[in-house]
Amino acid sequence: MPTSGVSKERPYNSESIAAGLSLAIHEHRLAPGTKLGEDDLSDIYGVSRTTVRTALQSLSHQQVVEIKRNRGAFVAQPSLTEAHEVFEARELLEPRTAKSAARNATADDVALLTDHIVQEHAAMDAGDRGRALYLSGKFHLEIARIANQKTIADMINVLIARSSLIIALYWRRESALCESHAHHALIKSIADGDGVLSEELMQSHLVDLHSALNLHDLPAVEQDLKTMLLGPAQILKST
Amino acid sequence: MPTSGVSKERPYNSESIAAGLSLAIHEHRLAPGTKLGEDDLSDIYGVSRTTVRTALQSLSHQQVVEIKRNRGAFVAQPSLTEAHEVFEARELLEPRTAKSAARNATADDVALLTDHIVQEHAAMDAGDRGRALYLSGKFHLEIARIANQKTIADMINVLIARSSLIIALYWRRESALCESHAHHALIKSIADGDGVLSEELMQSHLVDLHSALNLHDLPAVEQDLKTMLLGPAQILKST
DNA sequence: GTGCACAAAATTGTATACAATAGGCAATCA
DNA sequence: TGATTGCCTATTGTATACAATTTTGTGCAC
Repeated sequence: MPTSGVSKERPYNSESIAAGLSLAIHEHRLAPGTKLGEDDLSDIYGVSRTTVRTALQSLSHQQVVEIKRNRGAFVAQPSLTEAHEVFEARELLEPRTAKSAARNATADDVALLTDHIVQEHAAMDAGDRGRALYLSGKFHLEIARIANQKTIADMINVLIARSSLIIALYWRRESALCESHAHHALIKSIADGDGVLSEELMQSHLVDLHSALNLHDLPAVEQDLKTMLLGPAQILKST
Repeated sequence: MPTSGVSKERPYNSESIAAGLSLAIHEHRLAPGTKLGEDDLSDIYGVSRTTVRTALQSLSHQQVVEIKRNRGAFVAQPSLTEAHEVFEARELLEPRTAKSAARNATADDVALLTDHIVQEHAAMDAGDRGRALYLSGKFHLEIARIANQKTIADMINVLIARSSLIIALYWRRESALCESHAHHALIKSIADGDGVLSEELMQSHLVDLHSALNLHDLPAVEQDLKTMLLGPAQILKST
């Protein structure tokens, strides 16, 4: 019998486990670098290791989990380089997608986007920063869905998940509320069907996010220990 | 004992199996829709179903294999919509990536690209159309690598794999040699470090490929049967 | 006291056995 | 004759058992 199942008789499968882990990572309940032991997870969810492994492999393909051979699975820790790459990729994909979205959006779509913002504010007011961040990501994903580009939406989904990890590691700004304004402006331009403006707003929003990261002065956590302790100058001698 | 192992005592793992299947799909040795039974594959490679499953799941995340619950794995059959989406995504990603590549490329990089073309021609001369197609895809991937954008390169890699399936299903043009010229021109612009030209050439190359597909007059195989038999007008009545 | 080597424990990788589910086929009834 | 329903078979989904590998702890030699 499971020692500590999350829910008594709920039939968890690999998909729901992957979704649960993914959500926890999005919401910053699981920090980058956290070990995700197969035995631990199979106890928690009350399923076999096989099922857990399937879920972990799925997440590793989205690069939110890193599987090290014979070492196990860990919540990914994107490097500085990867952080830049992720936002550069988003800057290639999302502005043009926002443009398409503005040209496709129905009244229902706009209502849905607005609802996202409302929920995000509610989460923020409730002090649930993690959930607010998750909803903020969903907002971006929703735009790709409105643009009717499933393939691009899938890619953006992965990039958003990785962005959440990047934010956990490298976020600098204290107030995350600055985003709200950008999202509001985006909704308006989409509601107006102004594709060109939507594209511009999304572009500058992403640049804004990108520049709100500590991507220059902070060597993060996982830089080589040698570098952290001795400094770059010493390294040159030792090699 | 394995009834028909590909190689006598070779230790296949899930990665090499996934790579082998992926290559076979790239090279059009496996047609879209082909059933990939777990038992068959475990016999062929001489490993257990567990290992095969891992490989198939990996490929399904790249959307080159479709796993239907309790039905099994099949080589994916991208729909017309997906086909458009894949090329639209490539048109977002690759031109700007080519621009970066042109600004990063070393002499070695250019040599590598040239070598790709040489190999591609060799495969074509040997009548190995599938391999030529595979190498042609690798050429695009190499450009993303030169641009030093691993994240984008991964996404392009997936899109190229799906493109191969799309070409298998919807290719119209007889001579695929037209591509060679485009690739040659691209190499030259990259060697010259002309980012703007590289971006333009890549863009028009992709538009060219996109328009070389039978994406309009052919309703493919899998449109809803009802639509095919009754026509859209009848549908409105019946709902 | 330090460094290395060996051994034990823990964790993942792989194989096999069992359970569940979808599709096909035949029998039955209208 | 046609459709519908129930069973059957084939195939996948899940759990468990075993093997391999890495890590960590201990002891011995220097």
